[in-house]
Amino acid sequence: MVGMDKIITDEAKIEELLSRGVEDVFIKEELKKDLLSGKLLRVKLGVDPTGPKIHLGRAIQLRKLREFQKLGHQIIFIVGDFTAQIGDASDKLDKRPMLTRAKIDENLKDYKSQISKIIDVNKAEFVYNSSWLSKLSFEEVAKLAECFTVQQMLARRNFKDRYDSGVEISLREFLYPLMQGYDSVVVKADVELGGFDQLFNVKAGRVVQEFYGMQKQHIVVGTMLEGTDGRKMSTSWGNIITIVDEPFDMFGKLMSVHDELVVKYFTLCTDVSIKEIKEIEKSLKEGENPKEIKMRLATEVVTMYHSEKDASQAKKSWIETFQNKGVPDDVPTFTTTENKDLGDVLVENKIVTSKTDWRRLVKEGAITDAEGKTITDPKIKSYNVTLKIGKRRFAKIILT
RNA sequence: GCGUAGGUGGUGGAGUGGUCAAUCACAACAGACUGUAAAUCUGUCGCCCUUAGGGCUUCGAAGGUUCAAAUCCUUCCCUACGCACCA
Repeated sequence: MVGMDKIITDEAKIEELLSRGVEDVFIKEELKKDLLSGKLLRVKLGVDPTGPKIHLGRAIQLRKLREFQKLGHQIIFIVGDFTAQIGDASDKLDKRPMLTRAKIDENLKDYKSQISKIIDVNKAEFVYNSSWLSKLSFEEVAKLAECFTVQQMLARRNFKDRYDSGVEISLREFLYPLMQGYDSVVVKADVELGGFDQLFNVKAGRVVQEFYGMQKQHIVVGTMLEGTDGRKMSTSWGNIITIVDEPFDMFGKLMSVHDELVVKYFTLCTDVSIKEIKEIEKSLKEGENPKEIKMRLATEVVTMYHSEKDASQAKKSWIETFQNKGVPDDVPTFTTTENKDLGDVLVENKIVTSKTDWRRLVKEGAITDAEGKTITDPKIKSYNVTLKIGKRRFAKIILT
């Protein structure tokens, strides 16, 4: 089905493939040799649908996958719908709760359309690991379990930490690397991609493949991307940027990325050439205003996931809102009647959380109209007005 | 089953009869400032009422003691750890 595409063996491209945003490669020289040989490689990436949206951190691995695809290799995207239920321990210090099937299905809803923003799904193998993992017999699982010793499992950092500090580790969690490794056997992976947090799991693939008498896969371990605030990117920290964020949001979040992370974001999240990134880095060192650089970054990323038009619109709104402290063009609109309290209307529409919250905001002088006049009376009745609440919340009130 | 330690606001974690809507930190929100939604500083941060202020509902659940409980008692539920069981 593939094969008619020519495998690209351009050395410079391969070198970038194996270095840009890459933390480690096992075993680099061998993989490079394979890539240069023009042989078709099967490249696997597994993602557990633990959340409904793919964020920029995860997108890095997907982008790497796409690079392989562009060189003509066969890529395999595994939806870890089965493994998601088991829960990987990689980035958590606590036990991972098992996700319910319903939750996973919900997360899965438009996964394919999301990843198709990055890779060409038509040319990829797109598979669900439940289709083989759920069929394994206990006997087979027991056989698999033979690949590892308890000591090896406990060598894994977060298992060890938890073990040492007396935090529970479910036996179930030990099964996770086995399953991921088994995936590699099933799809006959020559290469597996994963983030640095997946190091243990992807390495497990090598062990399991060997156990099944297969050639061990190569591993490309990607760099982890910090969230906008410089800490680990995590949904619970609220510092993530998802690839389906609205243009304005996406743009704004990218503008709030810590200055020190700008170069990293360029390297991992955009297609801007390494050469150009070097120049950006240099100009930053020479005192260029990071804001301008971030504008470029934000524009690049929004263009990638939305469009050039969206990006320039988002930029315009952002400048209008934050730089000129004005009101953007598109503001959510609510209708009401004139005998209704303005505060009630905002609470009902969830613009503010409660009446207490509303009163507080009024007291703090956070509520202004489009002309910049501050509202000081919390029990003011509704009228035709465009409100600015704080810096970034807006609401247009229209009387019917 | 036995034993031990626990279950507090979005999170972590104080508080062990009144001064507790509950120290503090993080997150969040607002204001000032700025190159931004960054950083920093200041303030806010259960809900309801028109303010000083007042009212109401919260500390695993249900009862009880008391003028008064997150704090004491009883029962129950849940969690972790250790021991035992598995021989």
